[in-house]
Parts: sequence; structure tokens; C-alpha cells
Amino acid sequence: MYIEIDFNSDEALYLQLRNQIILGIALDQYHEGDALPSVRQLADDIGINMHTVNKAYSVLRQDGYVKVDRRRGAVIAVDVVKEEHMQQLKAKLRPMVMEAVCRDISRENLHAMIDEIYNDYGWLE
Amino acid sequence: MYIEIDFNSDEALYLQLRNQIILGIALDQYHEGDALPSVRQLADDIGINMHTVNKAYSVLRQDGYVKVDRRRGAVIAVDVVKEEHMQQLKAKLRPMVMEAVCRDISRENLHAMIDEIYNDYGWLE
Amino acid sequence: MYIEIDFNSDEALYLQLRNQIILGIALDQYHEGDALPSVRQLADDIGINMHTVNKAYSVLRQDGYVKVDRRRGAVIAVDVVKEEHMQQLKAKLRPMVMEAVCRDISRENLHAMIDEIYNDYGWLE
Amino acid sequence: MYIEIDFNSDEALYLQLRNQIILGIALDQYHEGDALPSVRQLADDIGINMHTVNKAYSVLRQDGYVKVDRRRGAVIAVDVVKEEHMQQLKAKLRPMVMEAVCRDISRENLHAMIDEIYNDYGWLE
DNA sequence: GTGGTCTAGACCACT
DNA sequence: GTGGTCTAGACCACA
Repeated sequence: MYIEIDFNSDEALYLQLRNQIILGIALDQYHEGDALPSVRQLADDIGINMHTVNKAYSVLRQDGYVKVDRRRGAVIAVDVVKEEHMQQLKAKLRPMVMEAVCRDISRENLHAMIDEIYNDYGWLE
Repeated sequence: MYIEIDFNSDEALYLQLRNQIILGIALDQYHEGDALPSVRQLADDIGINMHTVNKAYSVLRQDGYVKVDRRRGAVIAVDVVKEEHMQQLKAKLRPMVMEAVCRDISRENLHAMIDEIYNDYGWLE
Repeated sequence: MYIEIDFNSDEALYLQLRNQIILGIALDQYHEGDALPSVRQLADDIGINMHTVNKAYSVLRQDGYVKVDRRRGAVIAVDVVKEEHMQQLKAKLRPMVMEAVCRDISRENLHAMIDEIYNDYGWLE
Repeated sequence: MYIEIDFNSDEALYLQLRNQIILGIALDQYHEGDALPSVRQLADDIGINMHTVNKAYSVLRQDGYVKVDRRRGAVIAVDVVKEEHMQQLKAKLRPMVMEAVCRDISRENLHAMIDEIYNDYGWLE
């Protein structure tokens, strides 16, 4: 379990944690059905408060990345309701496209940036 | 001046305002050198606090979209320091790509979504 | 013995178990004097902790649905102290009526919903 | 604003608060668009912690009874998506019907109990 | 041992 | 002044 938190970042800790776990799922380090560590254990491991971890888990649950199994705690369970999530993603993408347009960053540049990110993780072949 | 603010959104008002103004620049509704409305007037128009408008203008200045002129107030002045901004944009894009990968939304889908956004504003061809 | 437990529900497992057993009594699957399975066996069958089954049985005893027999374990024995239970039921019903009123769900609708539930089990005529 | 909390109840404080506010809406004491008190003020008024009030407000938001206006805080705004809520209500009602059946409380009795509750608030003519 | 609930106090972003 | 976030510590219900 390699979670890296930047305490100097202006991004909320629970959001960093959320994103790190999503990264872990994307990288196939956590698999469907795996149980996440208990809030106390993970909090100790990364040196933050239990409640902050709890909040991250809650958000992940609301966003459809984990389910709570009352026996095993938080368990990876990714919803795949494509259409709904694609609209959300598009909504998040929109302001970035606007920034790009303002800066004269072309559509091709944006495509290339996405490909670069894929490449960073070796996902382009 | 068509600014739409969603008071029920979980996005901060000043960020919504910032993004709306960036949208306006991208849509060529505001041009280089145009003066934005005064803080007080815009606040009254939208029905939000002066401080909130002020904060939005400050952020726009820090992000290099406007300059503050003693006499004319905030004036559109977009920096074009491409490389630096591209890195920022890529950093913002990364967590979205992760979410997409988790949801089995393909790279091609992401490209298509960006194209769709361009298309929404008639920028393709 | 068909007990269905939803491990992802936000309802406590022991309460789900309690309700399932009460459902069984209502459906006449368990009759006055029948012995429930042993704590250990039921726990294994459902895949939950022994303590959880124990708790469910305790609550059923307190609520007057089973008695505990030294030799036979938990035995169905339904109290019929109508008036007291009716007050409890009414107390539980009250917040639901409030929710219904807020949602503009009429009194007739509530009656109909209860009838529907009776109908689901073929109890109407 | 008359909120009554029972500190000896085994019901969670935030749920009691939630239900009291729903009661207030049902009783037409709070109207669509009214702003609820700030979490700090209400917490002081009823002598509980700010975070507990916050949790109650969060649940009310998730359940579609209030919306958060970033200017005015929590505002009464009742969703009226009848069908969905009717299913939820029916699901909550089901175990109560089962208890009634076990106790030999008739369908007519249940109807009468609901009418009694309506009557308690003078809603039956 | 685990999560859920509650309390308390603090800082900061936002309005 | 308000809510959002984070920390900390405690108790209890649950498993």
C-alpha cells in the first residue's frame, strides 16, 4: 500500500487520499473485491487522523469506487454506469478546455497531453 | 455579460465566476484589453458578495488572465507562457484520466469528449 | 431456512437477521414452539459472526418473539400483548408519516402502500 | 424554532435532529426556501456539538429535504420525486407490517394508527 | 478490533 | 461570521 500525501499541498488531505486510491485502482494495484485497510490502520500508516481517512472512504463510496461490507469494512467495487460518469467527467473537463483555448493550447495538444499521461503509466502499449 | 452562478453547486462561487469569465474569453466575448465590470457592480448584478468578486478577479490576475489597472480596474490580458501552463493543465488532467481508467472509459473516449466540448462551441472546423 | 443478508446495507446485520426471522414468523414458516438453528450453525450458514447471531436472538427475546430454552436453544414464542406493542409500532410509524407529508404522499397513499405489502404476500383475501 | 432532543434516547442525536426538522417541514413551520439556522447557532441553542448539527444537515441534504445555498447556508428545498421516495417508504414500512402480522395486529389497525397520527396533528379535517 | 457517533478545539477558505 | 477541513480523544454498537 503506497500512499503518498503532500502535507504542503493546498488540496485537502482526504481528496489526495481519495485520488491516490483511485490511482491505485487504475494501476491495478487494488482489485475488485479487495478490502481497504481499516481507517485506523491507514491513518497510522500515513500519519493522518482517522476521521480524515474516514471522509476519504465516504467520498469513495458516494462516487461508486468502494462499497462498505459490514464484515470487512471498505471493499473495492467500481460502478460501471458509463454514461452517467462520462457526463460528470465531461463537465469537469469543460473548464480545462476553456483554459486551453484562452492560452492558445490546441485541441491536438490536449489530446497529446492525455496520451502522455497514459504513457507515464505505460498504458500506451 | 451573461454570468451564470449555481448557488447550490459544491464549487466555490469565486471559482465559478473565474471559470465563467475564462469561458467568456475563450468564446471571444471578452477581448484583450477589455475592462471587466467593477467589483461592486458585478457583485450586485449576480447577487453575491463584493469580496467574492474580488477574490475571483485576484485569482484571474494570479493565473494570468487579467491585469489590474488603477483607473480601469480589471482588464483582460491573457499570458501566453504555454509550457508552464501546459504542465499545470496536465497535472489537473491526471486525476481525471485515473477516474476514466477505473470506469473503463477508454483513451479514445476521452479524446472524443474533448472534441465534443470543442464542438459544443462550434470550434471544430 | 431462507435468510437473506445484504452485507452492503447500512442496516446492522443483527437487525436484518431479526427482521428476516420476524418475516419468517409472519409468513408462517416458523411456528410457535419451533426451535431456531443454533447460533453457531446459523452463523456458519450465513457467513457472519456468532456474536451477531447471538445479538439477533437476544433482541428477538427482548421483543417477545422467542424464548430461550436451556436444551433447545431459541424457540419461537410470540407475545401477544397488543396494546403495548401497538404504541411502539405507532412511535416507529410517526417519522415515516412525517416524511410522507413532506413529500406530498397522501394518507390514502400510505394506506395503499400497506395494502400492497399485504398483497405482496397474498394476505388480502 | 422548537427542537426537542432527548439525550437519554438510544436514537442518534443527528437522527433525532433530522426527524425534528422533517417534522417541522411537515407541520409547515419551515417553508420551502427558508434558511435553517447556522450549524453553530443551532448547536448552541439545543446544547449539542456543531458537528452533530452538521451531520444532520448533511443527511437532510442527501435525503432531498434541504439544499445548500453557498450564500445562505442550508435552505429548505423538498424534492418531490414521488415514485422513488414511495419505494423507499414502502421498504421501511415492510418490516413493521411483519411485526404487526406476528402480533395479530390487523391491517385495519395499521390504517387506524396512521389516521391517529394524522389526527394528532389535526390533519384529519 | 472496527466503524459509528459525539464532543471539542483549531485553522482556513469563503461569503 | 460561516462552513469546510483537520486533529484529537472518547464511548459504544457491532462483528
